[in-house]
Amino acid sequence: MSTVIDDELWSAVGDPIRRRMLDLLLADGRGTATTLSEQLPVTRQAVAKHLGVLDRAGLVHGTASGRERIYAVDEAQFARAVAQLASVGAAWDARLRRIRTIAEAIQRTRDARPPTDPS
Amino acid sequence: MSTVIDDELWSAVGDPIRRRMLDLLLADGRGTATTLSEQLPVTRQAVAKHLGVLDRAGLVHGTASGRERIYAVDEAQFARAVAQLASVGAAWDARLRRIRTIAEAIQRTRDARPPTDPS
DNA sequence: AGGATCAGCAACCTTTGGTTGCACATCGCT
DNA sequence: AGCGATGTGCAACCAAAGGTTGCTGATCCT
Repeated sequence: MSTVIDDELWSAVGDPIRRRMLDLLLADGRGTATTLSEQLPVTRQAVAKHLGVLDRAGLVHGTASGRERIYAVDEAQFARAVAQLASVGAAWDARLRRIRTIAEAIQRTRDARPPTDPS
Repeated sequence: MSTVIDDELWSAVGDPIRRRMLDLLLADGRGTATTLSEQLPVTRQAVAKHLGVLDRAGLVHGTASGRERIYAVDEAQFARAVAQLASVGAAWDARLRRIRTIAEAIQRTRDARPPTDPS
């Protein structure tokens, strides 16, 4: 159920700095490596590398404008990404629920049949 | 909204091998480093390290049994984790929806007021 | 007892996230 | 036009994480 494409997405979103970057870009609409780094605990260059990762994952898109490069969230791609993450979460949730159902069934069986006490 | 605890969770779940390990453990109920490595493209030692990460994150729990160490998903913790992931996803989703609403409002404004054509 | 199997180090390599330092382009102001 | 200020990109370097091989030690099984 998990594809190779998912891997790039999860690893992009798995980094705490990159998650905060996405939050900032969503809140402000856009940002540059410099403006983002001012609101983050890492240097401008680190942010630039992260922007590269997010760009390659398709989550953001950068546009050159004069001497600065402005990044913004690619809404369509990001929406697709959120949906994929949600679907994995839903799959796990379903799996958990199934396990619990089985556990309850076993419990009921155990209740119906008294324990084999070695007497 | 994102806490330090979340960071450990996301990075634990951000690794593709660790996600597949969780899938396998959920499917089979339990597993050892050896049995898991047989179903994964990495060595037993790599799997052991990943199990350590998942253990420290509280997602799985290992029990010594004879010469083998059996791991299983900690259902309660894992359920909590899935819920946290879902809540972040929901927050992003809400943010996206709000942005789209604003975009539509601007679009309506633009429709109502004809473009300022430089004639 | 003794071979087979499983886990746990330890050393080493590569990739990734992070830093500093520097060179280059663009903006803005006199 | 000239020049400092600002923003970017590239390279070298460092530390941590993911991965490997090799070995040792414990347990199982016949």
